[in-house]
Amino acid sequence: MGRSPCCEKAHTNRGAWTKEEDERLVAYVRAHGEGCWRSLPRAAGLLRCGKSCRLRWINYLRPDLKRGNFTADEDDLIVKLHSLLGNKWSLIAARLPGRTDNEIKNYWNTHIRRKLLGSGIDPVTHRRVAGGAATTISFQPSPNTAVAAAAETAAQAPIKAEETAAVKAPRCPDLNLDLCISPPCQHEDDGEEEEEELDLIKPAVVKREALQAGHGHGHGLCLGCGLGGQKGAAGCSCSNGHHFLGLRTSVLDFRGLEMK
DNA sequence: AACGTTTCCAACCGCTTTCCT
DNA sequence: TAGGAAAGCGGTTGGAAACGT
Repeated sequence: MGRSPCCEKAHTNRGAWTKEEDERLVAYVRAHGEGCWRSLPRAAGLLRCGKSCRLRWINYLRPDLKRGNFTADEDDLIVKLHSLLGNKWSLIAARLPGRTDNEIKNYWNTHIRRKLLGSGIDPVTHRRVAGGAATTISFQPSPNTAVAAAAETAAQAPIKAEETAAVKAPRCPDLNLDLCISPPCQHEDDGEEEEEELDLIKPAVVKREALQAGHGHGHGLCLGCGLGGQKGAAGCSCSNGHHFLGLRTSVLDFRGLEMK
């Protein structure tokens, strides 16, 4: 069986894109919109695989991309979302306007992962590694930002048995990544909380129809609601100034939630 | 200045999911 | 409902740039 290749490799360019190729792709997408990636290269006069065109557009040429360094808030949000969603880069990217899954994935692998490891935290489980160096991780100190609020929330999280050795350490305003959120295999006695945590994650993968039917009304779904929160409750950004995962949602634009 | 090493990120690859007939 | 095509996703790689000796 097997599938036919997505493109005829013998007649396609590979490697870095030239300026001319970029211009052709941008011009074509501007004129015809995104989609039909398979037929796009031929239509646009590009000797590229459709996949390659799609990737180039999504990761580099899209006009709404926010390039440049990640902010401390973005760092923090990525860590928190990763602790909830794992390596679901596209879902994480959907919550960081202007950032692509590829960019976030790269950033995670080159910066955040290392920071976490250096702080004695397992970047996969977000738990302290046995004999880990530190109890908290600090991105840029930002006492006046939402990060501080998030850190405060996290610092007040219940302490688990295996952490008791580190309990004596002074509470630090830096972000404590040892979140209480964990995969659905935890203790029996916190069934209720577990349920809530699962509810946090579930809506992140709801179908497009459900999202559109939500109270976003075509203006993008509020992140708090998108992740299962009550409208108007903490975590819902339907009204200004609410928090999501301890971050002021007004800091971030969640239009990305409107997803494909 | 030259060379080796490390870091970073754009791009590729192959698998999975979704859509369509 | 099945099967094929297209799109999407996440892991991995290659090469350029930055850095150290």
